[in-house]
Amino acid sequence: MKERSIPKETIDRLPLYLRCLEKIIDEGDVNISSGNFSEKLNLNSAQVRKDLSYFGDFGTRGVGYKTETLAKQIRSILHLDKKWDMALAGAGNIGSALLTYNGFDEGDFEVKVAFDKDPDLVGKEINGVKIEAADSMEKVIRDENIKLGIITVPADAAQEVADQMVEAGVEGVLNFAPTLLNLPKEIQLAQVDITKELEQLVYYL
Amino acid sequence: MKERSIPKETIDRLPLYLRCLEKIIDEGDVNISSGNFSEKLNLNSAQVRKDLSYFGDFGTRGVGYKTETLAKQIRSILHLDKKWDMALAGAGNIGSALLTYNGFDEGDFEVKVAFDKDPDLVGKEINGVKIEAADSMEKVIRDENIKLGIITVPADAAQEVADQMVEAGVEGVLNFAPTLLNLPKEIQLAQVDITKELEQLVYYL
DNA sequence: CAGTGTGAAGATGTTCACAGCG
DNA sequence: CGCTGTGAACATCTTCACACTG
Repeated sequence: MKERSIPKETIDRLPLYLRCLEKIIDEGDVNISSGNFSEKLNLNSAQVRKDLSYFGDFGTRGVGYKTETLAKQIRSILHLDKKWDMALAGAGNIGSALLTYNGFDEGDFEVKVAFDKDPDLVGKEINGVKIEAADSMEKVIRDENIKLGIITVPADAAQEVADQMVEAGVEGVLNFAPTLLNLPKEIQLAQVDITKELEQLVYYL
Repeated sequence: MKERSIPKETIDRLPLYLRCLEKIIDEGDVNISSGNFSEKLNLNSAQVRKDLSYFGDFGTRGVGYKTETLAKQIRSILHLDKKWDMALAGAGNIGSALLTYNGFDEGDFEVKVAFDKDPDLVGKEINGVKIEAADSMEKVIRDENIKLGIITVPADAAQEVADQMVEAGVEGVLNFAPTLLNLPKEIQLAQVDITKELEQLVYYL
């Protein structure tokens, strides 16, 4: 059943390794050791080695990892060797902030089209992304063959929107609405829950 | 050292229990069982019971948990029985989206003041929150006795802003910048990392 | 007798410690 | 000699299973 029993946590850390590597590469370093990584990311160096070794023997004993090569490997593992088109539902506060957010412009992810049910928003453009009518969503997603959906609608609409996205062929959903979505298990779900983060945070204060 | 060795994961789930409870209360139910919770939240019922039992014996055998009472208990455990004022640094895309976001208006959290170093933004108001000059941040946070900071500045400025916040007396930081912040260990940190979420998500596709 | 609370077993993740290679 | 890769020990979290009680 499992791909190869790679801990979820390892996958969690890969993006951090990648980000760290990209910085290091910018600084011109050719090699990086697990100890080096572990300092920058506040984790155990054995963890770094184990994480990386799940995917192959990338390192050279006595030396470390070649930064360029490792970055390429991690990008490939994470499926970042292609550009991902996304559809965004809900062009309200957070939705339009994401449309304006240029962190995506680095190339891996791009919001191709946005949807809203507010007629005043439909037809407008934000940061070059057209806002279309909510009821055209399924068709557009299908026609454009979009596989990633972002949900930034109010909580009470989130499940319905998610269902429509899945129906239209979306395989992964990033949900900002504070609701637990019920999706077919083959659909991947990531949740960003700001209130939850705050509530956890203050527990520890 | 540990408070009482309550799993982080348990704390992670408390906000979900709470949200679920509030829905149930709205629907008029007086009791809820662990099995009931487990269906709604997709987790094991023993987990629910164990999580709740870390904090006391809240349930009644044969019946379940009293919704109102349990909600109150959880709010108290999470320290949500007071209002938390927050300071927000960086009134750009995400920052202003958070200012406009009315999920906070439920009462537990409120952005009291925002800061930006762009002179064009300073002096403006977004959703009733004044934007002040970045260099007044330390003083204002200290004067207003604010204990929670939100960082929505670009990644390369995040560490500096975080340091200033800590210097000014902030005890918890919610960071939206895609950087690993280095903070004194007594300062609580929560991270919202949208790109990381997406990168993880597509790994599984 | 339905549903809690909880030891004990099981599963998952992390760290240690060291053999082995460049 | 330095650093990787990895079995084994350890730590943490989840699930099972059942005694117990309102």
